[in-house]
Amino acid sequence: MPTLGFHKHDHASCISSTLERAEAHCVAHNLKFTPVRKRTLEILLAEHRALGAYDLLAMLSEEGLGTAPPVAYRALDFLTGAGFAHKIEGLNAYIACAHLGEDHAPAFLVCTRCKTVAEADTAADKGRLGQAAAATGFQIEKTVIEAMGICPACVEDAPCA
Amino acid sequence: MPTLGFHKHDHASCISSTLERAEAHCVAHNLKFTPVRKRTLEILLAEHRALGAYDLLAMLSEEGLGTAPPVAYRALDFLTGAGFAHKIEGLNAYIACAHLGEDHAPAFLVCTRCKTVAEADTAADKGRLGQAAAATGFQIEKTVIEAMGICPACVEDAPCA
DNA sequence: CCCCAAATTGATATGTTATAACATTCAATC
DNA sequence: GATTGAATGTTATAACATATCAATTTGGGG
Repeated sequence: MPTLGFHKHDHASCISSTLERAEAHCVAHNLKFTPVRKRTLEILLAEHRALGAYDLLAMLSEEGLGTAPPVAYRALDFLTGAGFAHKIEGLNAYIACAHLGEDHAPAFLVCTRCKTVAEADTAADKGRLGQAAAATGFQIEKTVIEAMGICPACVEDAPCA
Repeated sequence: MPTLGFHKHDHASCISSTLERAEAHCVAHNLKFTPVRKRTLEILLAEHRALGAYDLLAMLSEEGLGTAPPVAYRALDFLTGAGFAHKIEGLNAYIACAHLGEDHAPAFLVCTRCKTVAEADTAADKGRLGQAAAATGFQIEKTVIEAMGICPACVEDAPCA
């Protein structure tokens, strides 16, 4: 079951294999996977949690990849447009896609304490909203499905919460 | 079926009856339904679409109810806390609750063109995210379920979109 | 009635997130 | 090697949200 992300995994290989798939996708679709874009995705993959645009910008600027907000927002626009990353609306933050390449309607379990995010692939969720939409003639362009809460690790750290 | 909001209804009576229910809820729970809070809810009910905090603030300040951002945000905090309004995360905007009094996990169909919002009451959506959460020990505190798209009226106005 | 404590409001300032606008550079194509 | 479209650099500002502290109101006990 590949839907959740709150368990351990081989992180280094998950990063490199995702980057490879992203690279391949760009070649196939004639997209330019420039240094800033690639590095931004790498950072998101390495952090494995939601990062704010300005957090990212700080890291990018430490590496000499640009200092002004548009640098980060442009990279994030590209990544989200290509499906390599998602925005977590409930946090105003961004995360690498965990199902890169699969056309999907993502759903997230978001830990508000540590900002770890698990991405579930729930076509059925879209289906239910889709039913309601179809009943009224509403045309869905994008779905935002997020559960905010406390992840297992944080629950253990502070059970009293 | 009361789940959707893209059809006509008796708007004046929907406003007044909702306000009455809100009033009753405040009495029952010892909450203070002060002028700013009440007026803010009235405005949200009358507009019947998502409004930004600063849009609201502009209206409130025209009526002498305060000029600084905290005025609007405090009123919105109260209303969302009491369950009288919801935040649409995908728009950074706020809307009156369409199911006031019922304990519910709201889901929204949001028109990105006219900002009209239909609120569906979908316990089942929460159930699906809930399954995923239960499987990993994630404790859900709040769900964000939003479909962004084009409402029937806007589709007719500009079918070419 | 007065005082206290708690909640609300008023006001200023600031923090955070995001985009507009325009100049410049780069890379592919012809 | 000129054209052109995409990407980047840069400045400024728009849009969204909160911290802080003082002033006021409100309700309950002495």
